[in-house]
Amino acid sequence: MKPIDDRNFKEKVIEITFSIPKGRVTTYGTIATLAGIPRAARIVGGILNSSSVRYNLPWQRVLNKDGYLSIKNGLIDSKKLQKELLEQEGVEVSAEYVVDLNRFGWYGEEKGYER
DNA sequence: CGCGTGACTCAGG
DNA sequence: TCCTGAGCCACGC
Repeated sequence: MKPIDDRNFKEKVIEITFSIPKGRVTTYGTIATLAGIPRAARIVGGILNSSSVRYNLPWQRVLNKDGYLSIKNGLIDSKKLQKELLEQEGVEVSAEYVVDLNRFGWYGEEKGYER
């Protein structure tokens, strides 16, 4: 397997985010794990926060571990937008902004990461 | 170049 | 069962 460089963590996160299949979602923790730092879920959030727009990432497919859209909706209507985007892809989002990870969760299997 | 902060997670009370 | 605290470390100012 490929060695993990902290320097490339951001790059990994971006790559993985792009790798999320349409109609599926994943969690910050999963991305962090796939990127090589299991407990860097927060960092993933920070990266998406600053890079999602820049790199045009499908950040809407990234949720917290409970399947909840933990994005801050204070600055913009991101949460609402995220719900809309996910529904367009066929992902069911409840009125409480929660996705059933049991059905839509993706953990990098099809990508060959497998932890 | 140093410090504060966070779109998270887990463990303990 | 719900709430609180601490750990994680890259990014931005």
